Amino acid sequence: MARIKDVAAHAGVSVATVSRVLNDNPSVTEETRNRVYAAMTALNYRPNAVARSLRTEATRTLGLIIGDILNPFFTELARAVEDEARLAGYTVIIGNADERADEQDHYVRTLLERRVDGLLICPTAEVTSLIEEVARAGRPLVFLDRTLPGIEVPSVRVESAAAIGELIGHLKALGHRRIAFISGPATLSTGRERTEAFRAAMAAHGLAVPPEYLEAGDFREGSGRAGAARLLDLPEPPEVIFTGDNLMTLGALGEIRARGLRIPRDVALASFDDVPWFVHVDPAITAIAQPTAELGRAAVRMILNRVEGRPAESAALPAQLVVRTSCGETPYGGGPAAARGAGAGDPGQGDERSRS
Amino acid sequence: MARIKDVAAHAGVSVATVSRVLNDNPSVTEETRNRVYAAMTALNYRPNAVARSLRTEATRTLGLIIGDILNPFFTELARAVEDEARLAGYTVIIGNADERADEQDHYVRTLLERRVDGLLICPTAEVTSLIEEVARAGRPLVFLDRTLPGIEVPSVRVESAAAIGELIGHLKALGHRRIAFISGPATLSTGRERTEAFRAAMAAHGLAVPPEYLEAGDFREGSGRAGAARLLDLPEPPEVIFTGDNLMTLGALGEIRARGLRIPRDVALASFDDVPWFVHVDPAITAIAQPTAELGRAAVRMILNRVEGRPAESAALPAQLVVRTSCGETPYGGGPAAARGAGAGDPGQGDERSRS
DNA sequence: TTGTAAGCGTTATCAC
DNA sequence: GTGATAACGCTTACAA
Repeated sequence: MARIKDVAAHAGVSVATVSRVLNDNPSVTEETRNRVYAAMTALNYRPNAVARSLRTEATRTLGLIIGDILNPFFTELARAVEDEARLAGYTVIIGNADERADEQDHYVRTLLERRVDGLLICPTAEVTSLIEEVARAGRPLVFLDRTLPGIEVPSVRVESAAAIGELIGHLKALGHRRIAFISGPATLSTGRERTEAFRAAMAAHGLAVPPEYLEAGDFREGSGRAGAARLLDLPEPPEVIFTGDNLMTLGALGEIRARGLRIPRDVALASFDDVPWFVHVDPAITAIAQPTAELGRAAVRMILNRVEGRPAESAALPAQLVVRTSCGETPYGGGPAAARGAGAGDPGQGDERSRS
Repeated sequence: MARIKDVAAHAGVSVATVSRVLNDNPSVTEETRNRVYAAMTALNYRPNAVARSLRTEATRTLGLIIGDILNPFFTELARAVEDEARLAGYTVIIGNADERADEQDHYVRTLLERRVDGLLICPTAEVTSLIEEVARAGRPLVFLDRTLPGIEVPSVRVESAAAIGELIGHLKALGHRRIAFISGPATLSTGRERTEAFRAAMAAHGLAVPPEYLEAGDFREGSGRAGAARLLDLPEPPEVIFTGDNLMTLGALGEIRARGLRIPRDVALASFDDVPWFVHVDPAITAIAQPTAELGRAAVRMILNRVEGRPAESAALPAQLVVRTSCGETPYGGGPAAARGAGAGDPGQGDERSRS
């Protein structure tokens, strides 16, 4: 592999000059510049970013640690982060924590050793001593989607309460009263927030939440399935199951289908977190969409501010209710008090939110 | 940030000794080793992987360039690659080519500059000069999922012909004769292979393929939708639409739903490439599942062989037909002669393939 | 068992 | 406008 020294020799200049050409230093004659370029192509020269980073103390690399790479929410988030970082000339290394604190710490360690310029973390439940240390050391760090109590780090998160309130109002207007929630883990800030918002919205609408209508899930398919099973086995099962994320929705859907129940006639379903295929289940699933891509982009802008020494301010982006047909919104769906004006939209399909 | 020199000073030893401790060199006394460890924790020392890589000429990093990060097939692939690489102590940098040759080349360049130890590429259509150069230079490189004609590089791919043959047999046994295919791009090896296998299987079963039953798609949702639209507009539309990948299935499904058609009564649907939510559409979609995770793991083993100087042999892993209900497999599905018996299983759900 | 010192491929300072 | 050269933080002969 050709080195800068080879290029210099081939072009009949010093390594310093080649370096200047590489870094677009204006104080190089057009003529020598061209000679150097010629030498580079002749030798198939690729600058060694490792050596450069050692010298400049910058890697132009960002580390991103996500909760679960098989969750489409995080995939979309990663894509947005990657796109925005690329625009700014940065590469992203993605670490999949698989919702485990030890895996998360493993990635924090490798990313730190690799000297990434900034760290974007969707933190798992625990406040590990490593995370504390990193935050205390003041290294460029931004929390994404989730936050950690007692740790002072700028963050970008989703403001979910308003949309959840809207959903409960929507359900109540449809005639539903018995609404159950399969929550995310209380150890995660997002889990806590959604549960709190659900409770508050129910109270605000004068609806009761018996304890057995609050199922504790863990943001994974299995818990959605198990939670739905327990709810459906109740002497008085809920009219609506509201799930706390898209994977638990997948699980709940599986359980409902396995029992041969019909949505929304036998039980209605609503989901926090929207994914593209929700439109294609029959009936299409009413969901709360998160501003996922914007979340990722905002986080990159924030971490780059930190990296480049500018201040960074935490932000919360609003989620949005997307009404479809899984809660008895249309007469065809077979909801409890369904009555619907004519010519109102395309029932089978729901909307098509654009997902860039 | 503490350097090895600081640790050495703090422990009262030379940097060489600290380095030996870092690299588990056995020729260090238990006693000094402990002193060094103590110094490391006291100083919160993190070895600088950049400096280490410069010296050792190895980064313990693999580059993976995928076709489209929003396609669940590639996500699952990436996850498997990451898991297997991690087991071997490697980090993976994922580049999303977005099915564009220039993006792909961009990532090849950055990954080369970052001196990754090996490169895993799902190549886009074009044989770019950069890819040719890399292959010619003999750098550790493995093609994943797709191959490039005329380029001698070890590869791991899916053997799809057998499963496609099986699907056509299955459809014929169900009484279908007019079967259309929405293909992937002929510029991609996977696109060509699936189309070829489809043609061969149809011929083998004595079924005709009129040219208008072969829609040219591009492995993205839009082309699936457009292709389905053209097929359904035909004077004699097909009985079955077979789509060449999961995103085109999403598109076709959207078009079918938008027209208010019922599956499989009005038109049957089968998909090459299976994703978890296919089980939850009603009816569940009959699909050909790819050994995605194994594909990723095999590719990592292969590239590590190349990296460590061992020979690597190309491999092809078989895809597998997963029969569900979108092709009229059950009378309940609303096939031509729909009539439903009591208590017969769980039609809405189809099977649940385990996806590790 | 431990230390000294050269060198990895850059960038940047200082001369010229 | 260009060149010599020290330095970045490590690893690894080679010496002691």
